[in-house]
Amino acid sequence: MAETRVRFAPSPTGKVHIGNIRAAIYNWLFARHTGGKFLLRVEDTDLERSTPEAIQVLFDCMKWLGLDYDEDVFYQTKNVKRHMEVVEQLLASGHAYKCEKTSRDGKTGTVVMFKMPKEGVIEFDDIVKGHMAKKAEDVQDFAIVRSDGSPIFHIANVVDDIDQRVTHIIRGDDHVENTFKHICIFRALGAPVPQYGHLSMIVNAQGKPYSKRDGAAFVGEFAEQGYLPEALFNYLLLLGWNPGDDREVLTREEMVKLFDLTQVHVTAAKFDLKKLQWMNGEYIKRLPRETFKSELVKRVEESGLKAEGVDLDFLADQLQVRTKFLSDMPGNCAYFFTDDYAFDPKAVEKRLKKDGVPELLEDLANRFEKLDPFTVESGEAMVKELSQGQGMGPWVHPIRVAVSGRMEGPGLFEMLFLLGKGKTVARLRGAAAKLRAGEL
RNA sequence: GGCCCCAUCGUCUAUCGGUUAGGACACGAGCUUUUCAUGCUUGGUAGAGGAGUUCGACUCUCCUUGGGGCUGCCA
Repeated sequence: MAETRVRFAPSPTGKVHIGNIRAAIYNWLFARHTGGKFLLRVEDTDLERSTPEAIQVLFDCMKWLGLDYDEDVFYQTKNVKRHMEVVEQLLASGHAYKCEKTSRDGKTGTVVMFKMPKEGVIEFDDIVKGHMAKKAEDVQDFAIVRSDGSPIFHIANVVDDIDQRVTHIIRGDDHVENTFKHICIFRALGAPVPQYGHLSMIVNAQGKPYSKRDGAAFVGEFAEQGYLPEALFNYLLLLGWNPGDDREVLTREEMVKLFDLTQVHVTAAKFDLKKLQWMNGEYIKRLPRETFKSELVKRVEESGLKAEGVDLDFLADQLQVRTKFLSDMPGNCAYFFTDDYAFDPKAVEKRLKKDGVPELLEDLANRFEKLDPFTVESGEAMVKELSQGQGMGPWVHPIRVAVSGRMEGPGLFEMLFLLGKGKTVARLRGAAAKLRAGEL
């Protein structure tokens, strides 16, 4: 079998929709699985929207997701001459004709129409949807050149696919009806008809195409919200395909090895943000600690704080299992790097606004001050003794809020150890003072 | 309206004529525990409806219902 050649052919609009990028993912996987070529074609005929910036957004998305492509990028606008040559050819062979037409918006002019066969059945075997058939009489002739002389999608798309020697067209379900038309163009041109595979749409809870009204719908938004590209990639892949067993979190190598277009689902899939979030957590947990640590450092420093003064390796260990989004940092750990940390009002209300708490905190400050050595174990032993086996809650909760301002975080004694004796004692006293002064 | 396609837990799905219909997310309970997580154990929830074919249908066929796509001088 000849080398497979597939393409991702988006029109750059400045944003890349998740449904679109899923098509890119499936194309990429198909190419890598079959050892073929994955081509990128930029359908930039809409000059208004296809700005250099919009095209750059597209490149950035693909790079972010690790969708590397083969050969040079193919720009549709650079092939317009060819499109028009082919139109002349179709006109000459009688497969197309000129026609006066009035468009929806009331403009009248001469367009070139493609002449559909009037009888017979157009059929093809879709790799994902199976056998598809349609009576030729049910497909109308359609315009391929506008009255201003510019080629229309149908002809440009087919000619480009011929020129790029595309063997398999893997695209969205919304193109199914076009396929019956395009097949006729290929035939009229005497070109081999590629294999088709139409992917179902990603829909919202109501079953309608997933749009920005339903939440993040563009790749860039997921990146901004702290999703890992690997998690988005994996999740999108699972929306319509599975390896045939219970594995869900797959390495890129496994995906390439196992991906099978014929097993892709025909039905539309609802986008489930909760599962994506879970997937993201899975990928964060699997991150090498060094990688997680450098993300931690990067995000802390970007927030204007210095990532120093604590054992970063130990902190990274503590944080990694409880971080769902990298963007949760440094918000969830800033108190390690500044003494000017914020107090969560709800935490203060629940844990500190009680009689005797300032006294308790001061007493604890004194006890921690004398603690030597100051370790996770010694701190815990000390509080355990105070609690006399009745549960450490009454001590642990106020301490946590006093030194971090929050109700959640690493294990308390790990937290205190990371802060060190000096800060622990100072913060306990500081919180007590603020309470007495009514500042909290 | 016409044409095309689809239909298993709330969601993503396994099953490709014979299963106590399995897994994951979400949700509930429990264990661990100083919080939040993680981890482990555990619970409930599914074949749209109706005809066939068959010894036997979630699985094959047809109808109904429901959903989606297309029906542009957009792509």
